[in-house]
Amino acid sequence: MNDLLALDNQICFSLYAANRAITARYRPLLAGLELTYPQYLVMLVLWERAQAGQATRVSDLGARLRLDSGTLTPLLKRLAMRGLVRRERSVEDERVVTLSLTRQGEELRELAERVPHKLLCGLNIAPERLLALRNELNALLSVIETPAGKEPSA
Amino acid sequence: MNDLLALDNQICFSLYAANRAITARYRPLLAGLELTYPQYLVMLVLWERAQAGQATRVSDLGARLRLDSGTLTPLLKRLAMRGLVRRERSVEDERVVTLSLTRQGEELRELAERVPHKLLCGLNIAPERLLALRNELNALLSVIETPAGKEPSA
DNA sequence: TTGAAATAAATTGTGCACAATTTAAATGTG
DNA sequence: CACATTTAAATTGTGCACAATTTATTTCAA
Repeated sequence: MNDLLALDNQICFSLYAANRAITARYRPLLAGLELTYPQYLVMLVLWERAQAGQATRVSDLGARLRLDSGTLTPLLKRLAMRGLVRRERSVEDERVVTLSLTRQGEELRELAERVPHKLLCGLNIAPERLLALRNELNALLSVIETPAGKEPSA
Repeated sequence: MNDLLALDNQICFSLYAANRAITARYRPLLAGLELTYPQYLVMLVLWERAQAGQATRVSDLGARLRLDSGTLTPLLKRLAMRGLVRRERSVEDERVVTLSLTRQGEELRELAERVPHKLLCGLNIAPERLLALRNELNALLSVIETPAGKEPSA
């Protein structure tokens, strides 16, 4: 029987295992920055937006990373406690919390710059292949996130 | 600058986001079985091995799913509490815990059989494309898990 | 055979994810 | 204005992941 239920036939398991394996590869590199992997992703967004001169609210982070305040609030508190990030209630709208980088948070970027290269070096896989995989994953992601019934805008 | 640090350029983020998005798609389907996604993966292995007449130890599960006892022990206790799984100390080697399915655990398989098909239907993506993606992910996984310096056996 | 080393699970502690609820502020409507 | 609705973040509670340690058992060697 062409067993749909077999572990090996489930795309889900490949994704699950590959994601954890990649994360495990990042871990020792990020240990040097004293960042967890999700913290690293948050910092990436903050660095990117700061460079573009954009202010960042908790909900902006959430939209970019697909995470809610239940995940982000405690994570951001930890980053703030470490002195990397400032969390301030917006003056125009008291519901909003605005995030900004401290000097220390900005400076950490320089260390972080070396992480992607180090990761690639340790991976022994053709970069084009990774790029292709990334594109496929992004395509899958956009299909998943498109509400059912929606055709791709022609 | 060809910014290696940009979120969009990080394979890691695509994997992270795609994995969570797929998991989120499984969640409502698995809710009918009252299983979480990792519990579902554990049951897949147990069903598979039971069918092959193989006994399963906690460490077998761990090797297959790349999870350690810190994750598996509490998860298995929950499955046992629900009456799906039996956990028994092996008689030959008291260090080992052997897992087996209860009648109820075996029966749950029938409900689970429908999950993969339902998932695919809701996904609106060509199955061949998913297959190709799965193969790429498995290749990536095996590269990551191959200790550095090892050439693929020629 | 006794004690050291190895092995299998369990335990402890931290940090995500995510559902569900709560709190507080802003917006919209009669 | 008053009050229902919406919105943004925080809070609460559950269940993974995973590092580090512990406990119990087995194996191996002197």
